[in-house]
Parts: sequence; structure tokens; C-alpha cells
Amino acid sequence: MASAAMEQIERTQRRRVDKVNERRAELAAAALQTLSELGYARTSLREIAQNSEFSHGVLHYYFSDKVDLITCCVRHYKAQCVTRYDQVTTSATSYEELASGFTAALAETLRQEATMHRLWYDLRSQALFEPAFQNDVLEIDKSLEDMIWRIMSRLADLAGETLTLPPSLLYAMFDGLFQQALLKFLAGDANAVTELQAGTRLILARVFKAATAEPAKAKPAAVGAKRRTAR
Amino acid sequence: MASAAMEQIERTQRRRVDKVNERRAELAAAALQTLSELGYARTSLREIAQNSEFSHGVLHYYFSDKVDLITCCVRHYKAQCVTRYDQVTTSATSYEELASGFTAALAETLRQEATMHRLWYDLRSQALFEPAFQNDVLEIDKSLEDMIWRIMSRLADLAGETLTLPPSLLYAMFDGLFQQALLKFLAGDANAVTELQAGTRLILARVFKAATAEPAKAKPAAVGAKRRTAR
DNA sequence: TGCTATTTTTGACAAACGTCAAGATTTTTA
DNA sequence: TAAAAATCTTGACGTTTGTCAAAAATAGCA
Repeated sequence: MASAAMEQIERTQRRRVDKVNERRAELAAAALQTLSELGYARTSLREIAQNSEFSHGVLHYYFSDKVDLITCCVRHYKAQCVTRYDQVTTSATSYEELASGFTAALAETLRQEATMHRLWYDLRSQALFEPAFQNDVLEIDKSLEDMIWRIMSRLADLAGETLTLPPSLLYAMFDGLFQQALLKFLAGDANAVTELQAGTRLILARVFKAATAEPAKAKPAAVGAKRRTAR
Repeated sequence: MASAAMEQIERTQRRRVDKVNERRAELAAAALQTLSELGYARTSLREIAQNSEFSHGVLHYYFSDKVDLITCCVRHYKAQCVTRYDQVTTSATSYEELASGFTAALAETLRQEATMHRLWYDLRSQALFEPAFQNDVLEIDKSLEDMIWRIMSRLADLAGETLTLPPSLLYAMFDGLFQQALLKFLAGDANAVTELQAGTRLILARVFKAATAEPAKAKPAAVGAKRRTAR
């Protein structure tokens, strides 16, 4: 057969597909940025295009639909969201180190990525009304639940304990805590970060016996997060 | 003075104000219904008017603005939301009775008022973007927190224990749990209600020592809720 | 009953929306 | 380099949106 020609065709096709996917990702990123700034209800296709380097018509070249675009956004969001805490999990060598790292990572997320996370809660609310979003949202929720479960399992390992709470409940508690903190944070409450940290510790104390005693307050050296000049 | 005339004027004025407030409440109810069906992003003023017995123009006679209307809605929502669990709280005479009543009330709310509660989460997400909603949403959240706190305080009383978790954390946990259950419920997960009940019990078991032992499974007589033919 | 004030309807407006198609532009292929 | 295919821009379409004002309808009062 003309295998060489076929290979050539295959290669060019793949390059084309890659290019299309790259552009789709680029536009999805612009959409994600717009959504995180304005929220789902106020985001239009023209606004999204203005946050990219293209005109509004190109969106219908790469996406069949507005729902298609948003769905693609949600999937991209997931990719950049899930792996965030895995580094902390694998590098920790003691219960206290992992607990501190987890608490610090939550606080850092609240401080640095508040707008992205408000988008997540917005989209999750949309899924309560729009069935087209439900599958993707449930999938992301599941992967976040898995992430929490990995951390809790590792904590249990390090503490030499056995987990008795189901993954869904553990996730629900931390998710609820974070959402409350986000609400207060975006409303200008200066104590939101501190309360999130304290709440995290309190939940951990009810999940693990190893955490009944609060850790020493002035022991920043144990925390793996970057040091910051001020809160 | 012409006190009789003044009284007359005062009375008619009050009647007028009452009538206006009544109409405002009527329209707010129609808006609330529309919002709970369509969600914030898809709700228009004309759609709201169609769910009432008036034309769309009347909305601007009673409300200055769309935001004004939605805000009024949120306030009405609060009124019908907060007092729901208080009856259970006051009538219970033992820890187990209150715990069962609380669990059953949560499950009943999920079953019966899922659409109203998805609206609440939707509006709370809007508050993350629209500062005009923030104050009202925070206020409602606070009153829900207070409601949970009343129940937990009463449970502590009945168990002869002292609460060591702050109100905000207790609310955050139950809120997170309910939200997860709502998401699954509206996605058609038949186990959502059962999981909500189990999760509630598990949280209570981590809050109160009196609840370490699970209550007997086949003991429906203890539950104060109406009996239903099937789940 | 007639007059006034209040309430409601109707119709219109400018703007913004999602969508699409035709044409210009760029890239790829031969 | 010329033809072909792809990418992108532009402008337009039919709706729908929030808002408003004028007119119609109703209610309250003399």
C-alpha cells in the first residue's frame, strides 16, 4: 500500500487537530477568565471574545454552541483544579506536616484564587437548573471529593488510624467550610482566611484522634508553604 | 386641631401603604416562583409577570429596578425559610427525639423544597459577583447559622454536654452536606435523601458524645414527621 | 354622578443577545 | 507560484432584554 502517503496524511491531520484543540483551549481560557470576573449570568460571547485576541465570530467556528463553550470551560477548569493539592500530599512525612500543609493550601487558595472558585460555585448552581451542565459538574465534584479523600487517607496513614467517615461526607464538610469562607472573603471580611484555617483544624480534630491537641501556634517552620511578609 | 381629619388621613394613608406592600409581596412571590424554576440567569421580568396576574409594566410601578425586585424576593425567601425548624426544636424532650426530628426535617426539606433551595444556592452564588446582593445574602446566611445553632444548643442541653465548635463551623458543615445532597437529588440520584440522613447522623456523632452509638434502624415511631406511604 | 388620584395596560425604545453567512485573510498543498 | 483549504472578520438577522412613557382602566372621594 501507499503507507508513506497515508502516514503523511495522518500526520498532517493530527497536526490540524492539535492546532484546533490548542485554539479551543485558548478560547476556553479567555472564557474562563471572563466568567470568573462577571459570573455566568452576565457573561456574553462578545465579552469573551474581547478577552481573547479574536473577534466574536470565531467562537462559532470552534464551538457549536454557547453551552458547548461553557462545558469546555468547565472541563478545563477541572484540569487546573484537581492536581493542586497532590504535591502537598505526597511530600509530607508526618501527620502534623500534612495537616499544616493542607490548611495552608486551603488558605492560599482562598487568598489567591477567590475569583476562580466563585465561578465554580456559580457553575455548580447553574447545574441545578441546566441539565446540560450536570454531568460535567458532578464529575468535577467527584474528582474534588477524590482529592480530599486522598489527603484524608494519607493523614490517616500518618496518624496510624482508620477513617470511619465516607468520602462524600468529608468532602461536603470541607466544601461547605470553604464556601462560607469564600463568601466572607469576597464580602471584605478580613478574618475569613483565619477562620478557614481554624475551621479546618477543628474538622480535622473531629476526624482524627491524633489532632485532639491543637498544634503549637508559633511554629511556622513546619509549614511547607511559601513565607509571606504579611497576611 | 382637626385631629379627626388627621386621623382619617393617617388611616387612609396606612391602608394605601398596606395595599402597596401587599401587591409588592404578591409580585415578589411570583418572582420567587419564576426564579426557583428557571434560575437567576434565565429569569426575565416579562417571565415573572407572566407568573403573576399582571402585565410586565406593573413591575416598574412597584419596584424601581430589577435588582430591587430580586432583593425583595430574597428577603421574602428568608421569612419563609428561617422559622421552619423551630417547631422541632422546641417540642423535643430528648436528645434522640430532637436528633431524629432534625434529620427527618432536613430530609423532608430536600424532598419537598428542592427547587426553592436550589434558588437559594443560586442567589448566594450571585452575591459572589454582585455586591448589591451581598448584604441580604449574608444576613440570611447568618439567620440560618443561628437556626442551626439553636438546634445544636438544644441538643447539647438535652445531652448534658457543652458545645466546643463555633456556630459558623457547625452551619458550614450542615450546609455543605445539604448542598451535596441537593445536587445529587436534582441529578436524579435516588440515594440522595438517605445519604443526607446518614451524613447528618455522622456529623452529630462527631459533635456530641451522646450520639456515638447509632440509633436503632427500625424505629420509625420516634420520628415526628408525617408518615409517608413510600420514600 | 363627576372629578381626581391611583393603578394597570399597552406599546415602544435602544441596547444586547446568540447565531449565522458571506467575504477577506491566512495557511497549506500541489 | 497558483489553487485549495483553513481560519478569521465583518456585518447582519431576528429575539429578547430592561426601561419607560403615554394611555386606559379602576378606585376613592366630593
